[in-house]
Amino acid sequence: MRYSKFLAPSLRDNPADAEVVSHQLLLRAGFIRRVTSGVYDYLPMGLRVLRKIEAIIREEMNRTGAQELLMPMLQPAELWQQSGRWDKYGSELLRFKDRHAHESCLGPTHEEVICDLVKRELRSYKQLPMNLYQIQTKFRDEVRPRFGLMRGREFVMKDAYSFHADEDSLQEEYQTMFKTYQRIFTRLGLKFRPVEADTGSIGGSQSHEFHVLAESGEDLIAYCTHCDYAANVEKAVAKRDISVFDDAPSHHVDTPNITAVEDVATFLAIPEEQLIKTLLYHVVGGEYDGQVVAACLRGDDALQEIKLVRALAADEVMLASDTDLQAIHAVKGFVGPQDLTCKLLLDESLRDAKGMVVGANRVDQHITGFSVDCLDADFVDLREVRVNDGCCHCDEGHIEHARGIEVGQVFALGQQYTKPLDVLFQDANGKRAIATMGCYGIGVSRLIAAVIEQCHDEHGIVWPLALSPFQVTIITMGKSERVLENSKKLYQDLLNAGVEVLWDERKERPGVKFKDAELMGIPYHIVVGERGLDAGIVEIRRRAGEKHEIAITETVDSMLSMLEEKL
RNA sequence: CGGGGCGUAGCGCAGCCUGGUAGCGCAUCUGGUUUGGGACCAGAGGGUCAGGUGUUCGAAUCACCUCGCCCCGACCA
Repeated sequence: MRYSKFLAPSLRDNPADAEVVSHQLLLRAGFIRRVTSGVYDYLPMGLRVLRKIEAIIREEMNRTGAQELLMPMLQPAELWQQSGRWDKYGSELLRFKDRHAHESCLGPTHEEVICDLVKRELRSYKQLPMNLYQIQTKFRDEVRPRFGLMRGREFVMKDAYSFHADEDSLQEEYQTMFKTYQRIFTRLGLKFRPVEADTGSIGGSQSHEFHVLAESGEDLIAYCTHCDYAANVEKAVAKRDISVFDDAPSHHVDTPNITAVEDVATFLAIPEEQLIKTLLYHVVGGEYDGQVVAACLRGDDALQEIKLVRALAADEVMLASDTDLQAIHAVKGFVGPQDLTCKLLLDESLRDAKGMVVGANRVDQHITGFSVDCLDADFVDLREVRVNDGCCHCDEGHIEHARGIEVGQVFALGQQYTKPLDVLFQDANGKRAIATMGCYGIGVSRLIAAVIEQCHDEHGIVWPLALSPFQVTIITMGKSERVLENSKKLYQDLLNAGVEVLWDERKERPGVKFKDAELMGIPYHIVVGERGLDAGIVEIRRRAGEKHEIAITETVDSMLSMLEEKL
C-alpha cells in the first residue's frame, strides 16, 4: 500500500474525550473513528488488525475441530421468551418491532439462536460432541459505553457453543477450550491470567474469565501470592478467622447519633471487626422477589453484591429504601439482625460469632455482647475478599489484587438453555435425552484495545508482529529520482515476496514520517535515503528496538529472515 | 438513573463573568525556500458558535428547554 492514498489520518493532539491510552492511540493513529456513543468505524488500518486477530482465533478454533458458521444479528422475541431471558435480560437487550409489529431484538449473544438451529438438526448422540462458533458483530445497549473499543455497544465477538451427550464430554471440551484460549492469548503476545468467574446472566455451573492484566482494566482480580488461585472479586473466596470476643452478657448501650461502623467502633473503643453490620436489600426475581432481606458482615468487611444475588437465586438486589426499612421494623442507622421480620443471611465469617456489637433496631442504641447463635439465619459467603486475606487453596499464600480487562470467558452451561429450548437427541440406549451445553466467548474488538494497553510507549503503539496492520514500512527520505526508484523497487520486491508493506512515499519531511510510523506501531521500518544509497545500504529499524544497516541488494532476504525469526 | 464537566473550523483551545456580529495553534489548499526526527515565509479556503425558545435595538456571551459527548458512581458474558 502506498501511504499517500491510504486512509490513515493521524492526529497530532489527543482528542479531548479519550481517556485511556488505547482509545487515544487508536484515534490518533487513525485506526478508528467514533460514529456515536460506543459505536465506531474501523478505518483500513483498524480493520487490518481486527482481521489478524480473527485469523489467529479461527486457526486455533479450527484446530480443535470447531466449525465456523454465521448467525443473524436480528433475532425474534419468541426464542428469548422460550429461554426466559426476554424478561430477564434487561435494557441491555435492544428490542424493537419490525414493520409487521413483530417483536425483535439485536443479538447480544446467541445461545437462543444456536439452540434453535441445533435442535432442528440434532438427532443422534453420534453427532455429538459438536462445537459451532462464529465471529460476528454483537449489540449490547450498555449503560455506559467507555474507553473506545474497550466497552462499546456494538463490538465484534467470537462466540462458540458446544453440545454434548453428557457432562463428562462437556468437561472435556471445557478443558480444550480453556487451553485453546491460553494458546490464542499467548499468540497475541498478551500477559493474561485465567480466573474463576461468576456465571452472571449467562448462567451455568462453572466459568472462567481470561483477563489481560492492565491498570486501566475495569475488573478487579484477586489472586494468591503462592498458588495458582485467581478469581474475579465477584467470586473470590478467602480465609477469615472466626469472630469470637469475650462472651460478656448482652446489653443495650446508648450510641447517640452514631451510625457509621467506624464511629461506633471509636465511640465504644472496640475494633471494627467486633461489629456486625446489617445491610438491607430489596430483592428482584427468584424466591424472595419483592421482599427485603438482611445481609450481615463483620464491620471491617464489604459486601459483594453478586454473591448475595447468587445466594438468593435472585436477578438483582438493590439497597432497601426507607419504606422497605419501616416494613420490617428496622431503624435507619441502627439496624441489627435481632427481631428483623425478614430473611436473614450472615457471612460465613460470623459463624459462632460471640461478643459482637450490633444495631439495636432502636434509635441511638446498639447491643453489645451479641451472639449469633440466637438468630435464625443462613450462613453463606457474602464478603468481598481483601488484600492480605489468607488463601483457601494453599496455606502459604495471601490474597493480592490486580486489575484486568476481560477478553474471554468460558462457561459450562449444562442444560440451562437446552432444556427450555428443547435441544433433544436420541442417546445410545435409544432414549430421548437433553443435550448438555457449553459456551465460549472472546471479545475480538476489545482485544485490539487490550493489546495496545500492554503494547505501547511514549511514541505510540508497539504492535506484536502477528497483529500489526503492516509488517514493514518503507520510509523514503527526500524526493530525488534515486531514492524514489530504489524505494519503489524495494516496495515491489517485498510485495512479490509476500510481505505486507506500507510505502511512505509522501512528500513529507523525514520527522513527520518517523513520527507516523512509530505512532501506528509498525514493527519494521526500512529507511531509504541518499546518505545510505551512497554507501549502497538501507537501514532497517525495529520499532522500539535496534537498527541494522543492510546492503540494498540484500534487503529483501534480510527482511524475510527477520520476519521469520519473530514468527 | 444519581453526581460532575463539556459542546466555538478536521484536531487542540481562547473569547462568555462585564452583550456590539468570531479568534489562536496545528491540519488543509496555492506559491516559494527547505529536506536524516512533527520546517520556514507569503497568501487562501473553511464556522447556521450543538439545537430551540425567550430577554434585548443587538446574543457565542444572559435565562429556560432539548439534544449530544466525557468522567465518577450504579449497572454489566
